[in-house]
Amino acid sequence: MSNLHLALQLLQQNNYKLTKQRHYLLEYLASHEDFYITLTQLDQHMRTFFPKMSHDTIYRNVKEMQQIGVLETKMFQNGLRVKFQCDFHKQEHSHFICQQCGRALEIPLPDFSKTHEQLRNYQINNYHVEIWGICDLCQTKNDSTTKA
Amino acid sequence: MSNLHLALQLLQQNNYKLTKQRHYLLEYLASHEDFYITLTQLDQHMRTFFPKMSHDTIYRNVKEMQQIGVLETKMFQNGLRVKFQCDFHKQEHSHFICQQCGRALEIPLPDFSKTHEQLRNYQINNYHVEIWGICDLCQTKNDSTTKA
DNA sequence: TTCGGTGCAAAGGGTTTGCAACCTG
DNA sequence: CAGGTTGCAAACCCTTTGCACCGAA
Repeated sequence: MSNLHLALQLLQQNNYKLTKQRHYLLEYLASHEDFYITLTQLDQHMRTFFPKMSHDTIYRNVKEMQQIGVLETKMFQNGLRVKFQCDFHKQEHSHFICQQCGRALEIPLPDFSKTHEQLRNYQINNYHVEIWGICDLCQTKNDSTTKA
Repeated sequence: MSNLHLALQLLQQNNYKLTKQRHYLLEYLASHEDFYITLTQLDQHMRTFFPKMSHDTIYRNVKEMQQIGVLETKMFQNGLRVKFQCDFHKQEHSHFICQQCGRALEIPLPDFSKTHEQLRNYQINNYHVEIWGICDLCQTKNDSTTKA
């Protein structure tokens, strides 16, 4: 069963109607599940392919679908981004984000044991970890173009 | 020599004029050096105390003073925030942010050695780590009020 | 005196709202 | 058929811009 299928099920379980618009949104995001994209990019993309789709449908649905865990939103250094939520039960994770192509890879949390010692009297609720750089694909791409 | 004083010196060294408005801004931020506040909050605060100060003076100066390292801006999960830069030569660090009072503590980065192994073929440029929770002060505050 | 800095007002851009029409279940 | 959902357009908010005036050096 595909991730998209699971997402649609989850919508139904939460009494969301399966409208064309929601289908389009999820299909697009599910087919780019490695990428966090900005709402503006998503908006522009959807409205290019479905010109009658309105801004608010896109913004509203992102917000709603994020609440039931179908989508994931995160504030990056350059603004809020959305991504299809592949693993519906995962909570905290860290990301490597490629500054060139925008790809976001999920990586395990770093070792916070020393941090915990330091924050002994603090209640920790969650983590947000971003590592920014250039991914393997972009590096080989860059190498081949500079050598040419 | 106070941090505020150092900041003013740094302005002069960079050929910035020491205007009233810049004084006000720095005084306020320096007196709250533990807190990252949003531009909107800063704007509202400044304009409450100095009604004739314009939005753009505030926004422009934050941007300029951040470039010379007097202020520090960071995009957190809940938006862009500013803070007085206490240590002018500081390196990267993580932040513990109190969800109740907004206080931001700087703590060393966690141990990324395992992460580095996994990202062997990736070029790492920088880290951004946020830990969210309740700080010690707020916890004791909460304890005393619930017990009362 | 000079030119960087400021205030004003208006524009800009992304996001949200109110409401009638629409369509899923 | 009913109520959730959508599209439209306008409102909204935060941020930026252009320009004449002000004031620090």
